[in-house]
Amino acid sequence: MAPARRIGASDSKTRARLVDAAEQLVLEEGHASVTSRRVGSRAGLKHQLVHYYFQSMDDLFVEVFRRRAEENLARVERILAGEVNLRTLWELNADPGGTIFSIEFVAMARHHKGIRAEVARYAERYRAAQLRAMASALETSGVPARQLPPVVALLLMTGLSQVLSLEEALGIKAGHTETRSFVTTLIDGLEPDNRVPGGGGRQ
Amino acid sequence: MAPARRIGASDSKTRARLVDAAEQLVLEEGHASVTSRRVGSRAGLKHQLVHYYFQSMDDLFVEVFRRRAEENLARVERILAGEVNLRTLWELNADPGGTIFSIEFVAMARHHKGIRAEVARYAERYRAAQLRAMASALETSGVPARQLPPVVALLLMTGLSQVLSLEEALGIKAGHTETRSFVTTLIDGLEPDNRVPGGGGRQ
DNA sequence: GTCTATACTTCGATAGAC
DNA sequence: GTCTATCGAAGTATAGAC
Repeated sequence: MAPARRIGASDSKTRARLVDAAEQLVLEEGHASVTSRRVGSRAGLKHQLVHYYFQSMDDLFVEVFRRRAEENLARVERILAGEVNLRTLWELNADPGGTIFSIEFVAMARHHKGIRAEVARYAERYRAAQLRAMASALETSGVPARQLPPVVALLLMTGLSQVLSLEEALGIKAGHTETRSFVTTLIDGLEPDNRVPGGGGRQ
Repeated sequence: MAPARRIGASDSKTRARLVDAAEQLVLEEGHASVTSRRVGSRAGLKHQLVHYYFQSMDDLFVEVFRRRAEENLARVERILAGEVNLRTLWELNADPGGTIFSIEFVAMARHHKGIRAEVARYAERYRAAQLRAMASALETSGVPARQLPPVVALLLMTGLSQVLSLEEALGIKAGHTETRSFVTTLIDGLEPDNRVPGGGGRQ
């Protein structure tokens, strides 16, 4: 066994600052230009501290992903615990920061086993949470599962939402307005009112 | 004016080998690990030749993208010039290599102006080519544009196709079989036969 | 058109003092 | 926990001989 170098505690405040800095850099400049030196500099710390708190840059990236994934999952589950309808589901995927994050980490996932495992695990959990909501929303709207299985509806919605965000990030916008209003109209037809008439007290 | 360094002819065979090598590396290892040294080595050439044929690495990437984009556009237009139906359109987007290419260059496009312009231009042309085909296919199948505008159908199809390929590349497969067979069944319902009864001769 | 040689920068990571 | 110092590897790019 090699002596192994020292690694700082995972609840360190400095460590969290490094993760913050790395997250910002991934969003602003892309994962390819996130280096230990730039992370340190952005955090106002020496770059060697990155190596004190993380065995490797990969470990840092995993931490960046995991932290944000958990936060987002908590957010989604909190929202879906309340009113569950198609409108909410559609609006849920509109976060542009999420799109960029997804672009970066999916690209990384191809070549970093640790990242790939983390991304896959997150995607499955996110999908499962939405699936329950989608099944319930479709049932409420009177769309039978035989006509449109909830998984299919979810993948359609996810795909559409992603392609729109992604293209908008690149400045492509042909057909977007028409498509967004088509979806909105469709949902309005199925859910004439946002509120369940005599429904849940929440909020 | 600086004397500017010499740049090789764009019809050089050596140059093409470098572009080949770069393309392979992007596909296999991702754009972040494509360096002039690795490109040279993969092509069996000195790495300095990369700088002889390209002003910068960015220029090389632009060339890789452009070449493949033109090839694919030609392929798509050739296919869509023949039979135009929903089945063909759906199968068109099933190329997994295309998905990986898209992941890599979309990620690059965020930070390289040259790449972004190229990607946007390509996406618009690709969209336009498919849109004509989609409008025609929907009309043939008796789906009125007021019920489902061709652009919307195209974005739905593109989004679904991309999300499926992308997730499969990461090993996520929940709901995929069900979704694919749903699409196939839907198309079969609209297009009972692959061939147009007395239709066009073009193979 | 291809070669050798090289300048200059930046990277990840480690050792050891404080 | 943070510092200074440093290693070795790899990157882009250029100059100039052949």
